Amino acid sequence: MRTVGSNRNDTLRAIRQSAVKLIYEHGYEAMSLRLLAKDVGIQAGSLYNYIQSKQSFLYQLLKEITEESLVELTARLDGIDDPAARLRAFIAQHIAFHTRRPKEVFISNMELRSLSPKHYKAMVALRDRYQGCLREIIDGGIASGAFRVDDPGVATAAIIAMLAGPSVWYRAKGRHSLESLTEIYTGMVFDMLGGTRATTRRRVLRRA
Amino acid sequence: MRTVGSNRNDTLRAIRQSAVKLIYEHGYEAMSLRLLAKDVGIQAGSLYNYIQSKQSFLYQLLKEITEESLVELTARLDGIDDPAARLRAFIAQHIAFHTRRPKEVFISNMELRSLSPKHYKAMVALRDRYQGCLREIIDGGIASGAFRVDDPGVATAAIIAMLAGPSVWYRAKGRHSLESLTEIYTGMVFDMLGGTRATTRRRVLRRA
DNA sequence: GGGCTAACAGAACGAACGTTCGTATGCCGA
DNA sequence: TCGGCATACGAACGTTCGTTCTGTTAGCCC
Repeated sequence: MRTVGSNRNDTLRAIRQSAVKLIYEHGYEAMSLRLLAKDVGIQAGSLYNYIQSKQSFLYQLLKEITEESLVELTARLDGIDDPAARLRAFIAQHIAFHTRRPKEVFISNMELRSLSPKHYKAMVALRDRYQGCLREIIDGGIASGAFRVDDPGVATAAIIAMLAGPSVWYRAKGRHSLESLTEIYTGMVFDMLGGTRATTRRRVLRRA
Repeated sequence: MRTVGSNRNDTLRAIRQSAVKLIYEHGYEAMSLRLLAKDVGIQAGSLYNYIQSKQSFLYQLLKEITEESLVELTARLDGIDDPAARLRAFIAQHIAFHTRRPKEVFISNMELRSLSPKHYKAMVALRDRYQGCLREIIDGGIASGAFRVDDPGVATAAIIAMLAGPSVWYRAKGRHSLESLTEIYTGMVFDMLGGTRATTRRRVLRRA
């Protein structure tokens, strides 16, 4: 039968939303389709009107999440040339996405292990494109003399890792607003990249 | 029955080792006891000579891992008073443990979700004790004028997060030795904490 | 308002799940 | 050499798994 008010787009969105929550809570392998269906409000068998298999569903989910973060990042960096300004934009975007979509970020990092080898490679390539944006910014800053680091690769990894932290513990009602948190992290990153913090607006303001 | 050469201590160690690997690969909920038993080389039912339940087994496993890291850290910091020296010791210890036991670290971070509320609280308390060590070092350095930060709490979280990175991608045969990697991270951390890098032995060597 | 299709219910499949239990065998002290 | 404890087997319990299939109803078009 067809239940009252049922609609393909709404159901699909509900499935994705519930899946993110349940994979976050139980892990992909341990998320049963019956639990997912119950959370959506349909029967388990009905999920197969929307997914081809549990396995391919995971890939589609992770792929869309990562692609969305990449699209947002690209849009935000567009038109900015100065390495320091690009870095500030990257930091703000990264923290914003990670605090806005913490569960999506979590499962994108954790459940790559559950993908087939082919899908795993595709996801790693996507992630590398994202991290490559930061790497290019750092390399650009080094070339222009704005940054100074021991090892650009390690610095890239370190910055990515530390900026991902707030996705775990940030709460909107917490001690810091998103803006002040971004400022604090921005200051630390610029310090890491060779003490160029003094040339930024922020340091000037603080010293005033 | 009793199989040839079977021994309680050896079997227990094998169970722990296999469990870490399988939880790392599949997640706790998705790791079946039959798969664990097969990896150890015994039957599923025989596991219950060593565990009380799958649930309590997870807690014991995570608890021992975290306690071990805490014991190692405490031993390494023992007798060191200077904040900068204590920080260097913390960084070296953290990176060393995280690269030596990457799977243990991974599951300790990821599978807290699968613990009962009581066990979850106990694990968070343990983790907070560990992170509290870094926090005290930073606070001590601020008090002595060695460090300068915008927010000690955020700085603590940022350092913990960025130092955990290598546990994911570090390979012993890779581009960096553990020592040089530790040096690079040490430099970045000291930069983050107010540009006191110039006062460290490392910076002096580099400038020479 | 009658037919068409999109959307879902619900039963069913064999396999696998955590856990219990009775039984059998290796090992060690006497 | 032999009794007893330590250690593991392997069958069994009821439940749940991913997936397929058939049937039935709601919403839309003419």
